Amino acid sequence: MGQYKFHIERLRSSGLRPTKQRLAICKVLFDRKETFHFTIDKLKKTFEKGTKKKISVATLYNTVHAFKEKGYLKEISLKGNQTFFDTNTKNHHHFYDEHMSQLVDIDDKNVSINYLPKTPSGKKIKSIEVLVKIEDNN
Amino acid sequence: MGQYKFHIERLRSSGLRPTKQRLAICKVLFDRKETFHFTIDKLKKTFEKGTKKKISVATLYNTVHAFKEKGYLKEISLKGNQTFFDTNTKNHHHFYDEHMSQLVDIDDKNVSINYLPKTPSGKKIKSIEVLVKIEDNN
DNA sequence: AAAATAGATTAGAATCATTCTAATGTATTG
DNA sequence: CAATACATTAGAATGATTCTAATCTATTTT
Repeated sequence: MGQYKFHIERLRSSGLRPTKQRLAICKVLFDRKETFHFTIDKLKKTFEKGTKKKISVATLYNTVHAFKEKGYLKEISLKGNQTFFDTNTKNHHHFYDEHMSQLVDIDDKNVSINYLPKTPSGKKIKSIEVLVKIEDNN
Repeated sequence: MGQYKFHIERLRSSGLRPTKQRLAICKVLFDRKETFHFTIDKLKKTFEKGTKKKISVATLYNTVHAFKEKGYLKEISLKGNQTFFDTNTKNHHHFYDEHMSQLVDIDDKNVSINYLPKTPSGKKIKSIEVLVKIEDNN
């Protein structure tokens, strides 16, 4: 092991200690080309399969939430009983196939909303998320 | 009791038996002027407070899901560990104050989306949901 | 119209997702 | 190189949701 440089740096610079659990999780989440959409359960299964040393689910929760606080991950608004996270932290939207529990990113630039009613008084807009639910043709 | 006519009719016409549990739930959910946004827990508390005869949480789940299947309720796509339901079943969108767990409907007519990327191949659009997250000013 | 059968409904118990907290680890200070 | 303070981990507790055996209701049979 030695190619964790980037992850170690990033963790340190945001005040998180680069423990072996966190580095293992970083590797799974961020060392990939494509955006990764996952649930804690999916992440857990990855560790179970890989015969990687056991990590407690509680640690997966702690770490994923810490990464979210630090802005490495985004939580996605979906119904259902599993919380989804996304390694794409830019403003963006999603296609979602409920049947497949499959998410596809939509770039922010590819969506435009040209009318919205006025925001309730005393409040301001924090973010706008568009979810396009899709299903099989015919 | 005698003004359950409408609920009894509707339940019967969609193949659900008008049991006393279901009628009590209908009363809470539908006998009101405004759209009602709720979680199972909120519904449960309503029954606890009202000293209404006890209904098992499992029955609240069964009933709410049955009502959703029949189109009396809509499930709302939100993150968080409680599932929200809405008595407004028309196509519409939401303002959501995460801090307050407070939802406000936005009429479909008041939102327009004028560009979206092409749908993934083999799939078609089922619905489009816009969630506008809001927070306190300043 | 009572008994038998089939199917729907209810709700306690089981399961699964998430959070809490006591135990452990790591950095810092004297 | 202890001692202290704080961060991290993970088993246990909690809370949300689902499962399924028991109960209820409608329908059929006699």
